[in-house]
Amino acid sequence: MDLFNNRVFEMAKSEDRVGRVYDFVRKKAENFEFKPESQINEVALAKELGTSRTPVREALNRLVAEGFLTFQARRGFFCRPLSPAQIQALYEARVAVETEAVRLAIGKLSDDELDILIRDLRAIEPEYQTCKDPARLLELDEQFHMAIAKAAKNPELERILANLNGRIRLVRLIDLKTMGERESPKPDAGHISAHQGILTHIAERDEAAATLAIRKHIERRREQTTEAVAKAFAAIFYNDDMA
Amino acid sequence: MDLFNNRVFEMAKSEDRVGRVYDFVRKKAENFEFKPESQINEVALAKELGTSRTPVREALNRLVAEGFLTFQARRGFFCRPLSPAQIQALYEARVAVETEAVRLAIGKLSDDELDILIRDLRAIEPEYQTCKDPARLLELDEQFHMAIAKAAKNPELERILANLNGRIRLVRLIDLKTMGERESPKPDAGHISAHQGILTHIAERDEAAATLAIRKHIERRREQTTEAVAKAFAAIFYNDDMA
DNA sequence: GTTGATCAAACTGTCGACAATTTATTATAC
DNA sequence: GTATAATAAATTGTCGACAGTTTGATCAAC
Repeated sequence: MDLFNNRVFEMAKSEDRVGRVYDFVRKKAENFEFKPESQINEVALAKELGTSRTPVREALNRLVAEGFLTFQARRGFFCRPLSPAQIQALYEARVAVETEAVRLAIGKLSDDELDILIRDLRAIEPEYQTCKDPARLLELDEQFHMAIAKAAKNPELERILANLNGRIRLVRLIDLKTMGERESPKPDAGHISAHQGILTHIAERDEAAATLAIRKHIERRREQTTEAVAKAFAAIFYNDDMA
Repeated sequence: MDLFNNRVFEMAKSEDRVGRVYDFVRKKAENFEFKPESQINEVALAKELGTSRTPVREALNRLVAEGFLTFQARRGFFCRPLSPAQIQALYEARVAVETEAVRLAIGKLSDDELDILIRDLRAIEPEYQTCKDPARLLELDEQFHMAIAKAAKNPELERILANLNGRIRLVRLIDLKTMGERESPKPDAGHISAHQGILTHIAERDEAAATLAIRKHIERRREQTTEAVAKAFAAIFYNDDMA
C-alpha cells in the first residue's frame, strides 16, 4: 500500500507551497498513513517537505475543515479517527448525495446528454468487469459515481461527494480487495452488474427505479463497513498489504 | 495520567485567536459583509482583530475549504460569488441531505425518541407561526431542520447541512422578509403549516410522505432563488436593511 | 484622449524566532 | 516499587520582517 510518495520534486514552476503541502498531506491522510488519532508533527512535516511551518499549518487547517484531520487547541493536528460508525455515516451521506444526483440528472439532462452519459459509462464497463487490480477498480468505480454527480449539474453535490469519497477511499479499497478475492471465482453468466442496472434505469428516465438501484448499490457496501474497517485497521497497523 | 484534566472547560478562556478570527470572519462572510467577489485584505482584518496575519490566514484557509471564501494563488482570498445558480445548487444539496435525514430518522428513532422529537418540534411551532421578526423566524426554521438532521444520528449529514445553511443564510433571511410582507395578511385558518405536515408524516413513520413533504417544502423556497438573490444584491450593495 | 511604459505602493507568501504550553524525563519521597 | 514533584525537552501559537508579485498611479508618446 504505497501508492503515494512521489511529486516531491516536480512542479518546479508552481512554487505554490501550500498547494503542494495540501496534496501531499491529503494523500497521506486519505490512506491513513497517519494512523488514526495520531498526532501530526508540524516540524517533521515541514522538514519532510522542505518548507517552514507556516504553509504546513495553512494546509492542515484546510484539511481540518474538510474532515480529514481534527484539531485540538494547544495540542495540535491529529488524524481523524477510524471507526465503523464514522464510515457508516459517510456511506449514508453518499446515499443522500447520489440518490439526489441521479434524480437531478434524470430531470436535467437532454436526450442527447443522457445518451452520451450512458454511452460513456457503458464504455468503461468492460475494463471494470475484467479488472483485477483493486486500485484501478476503485478508480473506475469512483469515475462512475462522479460522472453521475457531474451529470446532476450541481457543483455543490460534486464537491461533497468528492470529499466523501476521499475520506472513505481506503476502506473501499480494502473492501474491494477482499471482495475480489471472495468473488473472483464467479461473475455469474447473465448477471447484470449493479452499474449496468443503474444505467439502464437512468436511460429510461425511471427515477424511482434508478434511485432505488443506486441506493441499494451503496448500501450493500455499507453493510460491510464493520468488517472492512477491521481489515483497514490491520492494513494500517501491520502494513501488510491487506488482511 | 491526566488527573487534573479540566482542559475542556479550561479552553473556554478563549485565548484562541484562530478560533476568534474564524468566528468573526465567518459571520461576515455569511452576511456578505464582504461583497461578493471582493478581495479580503489580510492586513486590515488582522489590524481589526488586533492580531498578526498568521492566525488570520489560517482561519481564511478553513473558510475556503468550507466554501465561504475562494482563493487565488498570489492574489489572495475573496468572498464567494453570489449567483442564482449557486444558491439553487445549495438548495438542491439541502434537499439531498434533508430527505435522507428524514428517512434515516424514521428508520433509526425508537418510539420514545420519535415522540420526543415530535413534541419538541411542535413546541416551537406557536412562536414560529406568530413571530414577525425575520431573523428570529430564520433561527427557528433552522432549528427545525437541524433537529431533524440530528435525529438522523449522522454527524456527517449534520455537518453538511450546517455548512449549507450558513452559506445560504442571507438569501433565506431576505426571502423570509419579503415573504412576511407578502403573506402577512393571511395565515389562512385551517391551514396546516409545512412543518406540521412534515412532522405528522414523520410521526406516522410514513417515509414516502415525509420525504416528499420536506422536499416540496425546500423546493418551494428554491423556486424563489432568482428573485431572492436579486433582493440580496440590493441589500448588500445599498445596505438598506432590505429591498 | 487613448495607449503603453515606468515606477511606486500595496499585498501576498514564506521564513526564522521566541514565548507559552504541553509532554516526557528525571529525581525524590514514601 | 510506586507515586508525586521538579525539571528538561518538544511542540504549538504568534509575531515581525522581507522578498517577490500584483495592483495602481504617473507620465510620455502618439
